[in-house]
Order: sequence, then structure tokens, then C-alpha cells
Amino acid sequence: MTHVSDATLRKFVGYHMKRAFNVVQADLAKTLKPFDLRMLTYSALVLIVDNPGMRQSQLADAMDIERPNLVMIIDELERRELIVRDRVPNDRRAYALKATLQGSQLCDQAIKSVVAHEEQLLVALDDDARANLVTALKLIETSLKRDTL
Amino acid sequence: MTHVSDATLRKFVGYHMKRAFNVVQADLAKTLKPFDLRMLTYSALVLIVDNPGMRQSQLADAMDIERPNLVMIIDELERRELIVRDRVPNDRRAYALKATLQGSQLCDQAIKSVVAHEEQLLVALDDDARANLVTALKLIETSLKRDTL
DNA sequence: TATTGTTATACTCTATAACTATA
DNA sequence: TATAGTTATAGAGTATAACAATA
Repeated sequence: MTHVSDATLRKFVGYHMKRAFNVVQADLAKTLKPFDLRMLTYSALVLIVDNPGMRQSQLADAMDIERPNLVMIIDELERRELIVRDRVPNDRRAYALKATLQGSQLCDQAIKSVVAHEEQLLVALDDDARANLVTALKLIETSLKRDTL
Repeated sequence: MTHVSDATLRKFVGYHMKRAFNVVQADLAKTLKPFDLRMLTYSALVLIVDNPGMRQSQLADAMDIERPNLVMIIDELERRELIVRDRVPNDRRAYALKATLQGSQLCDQAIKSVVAHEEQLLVALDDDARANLVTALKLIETSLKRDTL
């Protein structure tokens, strides 16, 4: 056999999503490597910069991961002094997450690099096609939630 | 803080792709559970049904995974008697993978179920929007390869 | 009682090096 | 020497149960 047919799998949108997402993910990982960030540490840092004072449980919620899995991510960002665990007033159980100056500066640089790399990935799509893509992805993301309304 | 802003991340197509893909992946896993299949065992089974006699190295290539990681997948499908490892004539190193009757029947049922579930995910998209989505995903998947031409 | 963060644990997916048997 | 399949191993991401401190 010299040629492998994926005719059946090709009919599924999920198949194309997995393949495209793998490319995006690999490229993002490569883009973030110079900053010593991964997708998860990057997402967490961006969200903390944008939402100073947020709690870990809120961050886990926003990132769609379980609380225990966030602990090591926050540990890593804190160890590198990109964020700090401040105390929430009137609730000594929780931490108020805040980016340091160093953290928000690294975040800005990383965002610039990610923007440039994403532009390369989307170079074949015009503005309309990009808008339609995001719209379609949002509809898919919320399709099952809408079912239960 | 009562509201978390993801304004920065929302600007990235990759962010929307991750979220949409997570939904698709979770739904697919749930859909395949009654058949005792995972995404990887499902993809492998479909490809073997469509390409009887293919070798493991070809299958790993088609699935975009490393050869060692395919071994347990094939082991599992073989143990459940959904496929067999036949011998390739004139090359005693390689196996010719073939689905059993039981395997191709399970595959047909699984495909039907996946088709139905995917229809639910895409219910908000008309035919045009679906075609545009697949086109966009294919362009993203091949964007970096085209760069190097 | 319930919640926040944490520890421990386990399972899946992925990646690499090294082995065996064949070619 | 090169290739097909295998073994062993390690890392990342994810999920659950259970705990201490606090509400």
C-alpha cells in the first residue's frame, strides 16, 4: 500500500479541527519558548495582568481547568517573580493574584510575539474569513450549552 | 472581583480554537464511550477499515503520532478482536492490519453515532458556514508548510 | 456545613532512546 | 546499514478524592 485514504475521517469537522489545532498549538508553544512560557502559564499570566486581584478559583474557572491543576502553574509564575500571591482582605483562605512589573512587561512582549506568529498562521485568510471563523468557533463552543436552555 | 475579563485572550483565534476544540473533543469522547472507544482507537479503527492491509508505520504517519505510541492502541483493538495483525507477504518485519467483521460493524455504528453528535455541535451553522469553516481550518493547517515552499 | 487552596494520585497523550528481528 | 515493530521511560495535561485552614 502506497497511499492511505482518510476519506471517512475527512467528513468530520472535528477531524479538521484537531489537525488545525495541533498546528496552532505547536506554533504557539514554539512562540512562547523564548519567554519560557507554556500555553497554560501564558494564559494564566495574561488573565492575571488583565484582572489584578483575582482568586485562584476564579482563574481556574476562567481557564476551564480544575483548581488542583492550577497550583503548579501559579507556583511557577510566582517562583519566577512574574506574579505574587497577595492576601484577600477579609478572607484569609484566598489569595489575590497580581502581576509584578516584571510579569506584566514579559506578558506584553509575549503578546506581541504571539500576535505576529498568529498573523503568519492566518495569512491566507482575509478579514471576513477570520471573522467568520471566530463566529463559527464560538457557535460550536456554546452549541451544547444552548441545547440545555 | 465578580467578573473575569478575557478581553486580551479573546483577540486570538487560537484561544477560540482551543475552547471550541475542547468542547468537540469532550463530546466525541462521550459519544465513543458506549463503544468503549477513545479518539485514538476510533481514528485507528476507521483508518484500518478504510485501508485494509496497511502497516503500523503507515497508520502512525496518517494519525500524526509516533510509532511507539501506536503499539498499545493496536494491542487494544486486537485484544478486543476488532482488528488482526496479519503478516505482510515478503516482509516478515511488518504487519498488515485488517479489521474483523466485528470491527468493521462496530466502526459503522460508531461512525453513525459520531455523525449524529457532530450534527448537534454544528446545528447553528448552515451548509455555507460549515464549508467555510473547513476551508479556513485547512488553510490554517497548511499555512506553515506553505511558508517553506 | 461550605469554600479556598493544597497534596496525592492516576490516567491519557505525547516524545525519545534503545532494543529485536528482519531486510 | 536501514527499517518495522517493540520496550522502557519521561513529560505535559487533565481529573478526582481527601485534607487543613478558614468562612
